[in-house]
Amino acid sequence: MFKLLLSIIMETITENQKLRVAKKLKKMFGHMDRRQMDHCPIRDVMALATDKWSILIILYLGYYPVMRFNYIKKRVLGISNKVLSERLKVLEADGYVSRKLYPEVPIRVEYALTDFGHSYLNKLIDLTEWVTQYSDVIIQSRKSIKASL
Amino acid sequence: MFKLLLSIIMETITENQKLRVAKKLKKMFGHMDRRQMDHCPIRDVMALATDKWSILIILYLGYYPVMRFNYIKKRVLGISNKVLSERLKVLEADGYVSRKLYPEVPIRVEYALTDFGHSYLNKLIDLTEWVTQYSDVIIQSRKSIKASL
DNA sequence: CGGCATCCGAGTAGATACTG
DNA sequence: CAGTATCTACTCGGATGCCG
Repeated sequence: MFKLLLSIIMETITENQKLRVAKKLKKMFGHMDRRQMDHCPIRDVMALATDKWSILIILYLGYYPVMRFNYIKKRVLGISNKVLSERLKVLEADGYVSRKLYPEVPIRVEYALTDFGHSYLNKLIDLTEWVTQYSDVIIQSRKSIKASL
Repeated sequence: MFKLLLSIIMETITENQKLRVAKKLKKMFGHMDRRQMDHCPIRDVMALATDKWSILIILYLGYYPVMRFNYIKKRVLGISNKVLSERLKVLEADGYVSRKLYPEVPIRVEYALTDFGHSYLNKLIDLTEWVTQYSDVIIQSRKSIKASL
């Protein structure tokens, strides 16, 4: 019944939109043969930047133009040193963030989004806007189903 | 140096765009207080539908309007029974896919995207288009950095 | 301050076998 | 056919301690 609610609340997806999507998918799937799917580049790239920590890190870096290690750690609640440094390394390797080291004493390191990172941030914000719009309904729906099990 | 390449190849992000993003972020962060971040709804919802299997499942369900269990399993290479049924259950619970059971012998179950799922698929396709556009460069960049370690 | 090395525990994925 | 059950293996996250 919550699914009913969902479809009522949300703007209706027109058949036209579905067709447009189908067309794009066809193009995508056409270019992807079966063997490629194994090491699917989409998934490969997505997986590195959509995990729960990276999303928050990138959003924060969009909000605060430059951040230092412990500053990020303070903002991103619950992240450990290890995971943070690991994530930052991956994000740097993939070109999302830049890392600038100032060899002072004590040492200072500043992280910032690259232009590429900003481009990604754009997409990410689209998604988060969509999510925040529906997250309440999703969570409600989730609970009601769990309760009925 | 690959980062240089990145910024040359990609369309440049204008300062205006950055400002627009900053504005949106400000709004977002304004609405999120610190305690909320703990069980951040954005992350919470995203995490369930952006993992490596769910993305493929949803893309395939967008391509083939209805699919049966073993059909999905054949398409989504490498997924196990357990993980597939688990993912489908989660996706159903969150309202992305519908599950229709036909009590025939042998039993038949058909999965399809809900309207909500299609709405998400839209966003997902935006992202995958962006990713495919840059994935080659990202992977190159990744390798060159790894090689230099 | 920034972050790497190490260890440990928990959760998760995968393979296989089995059932309504 | 559409899953569940069970077991194992392995990865991943968290805590701690150390170093430049």
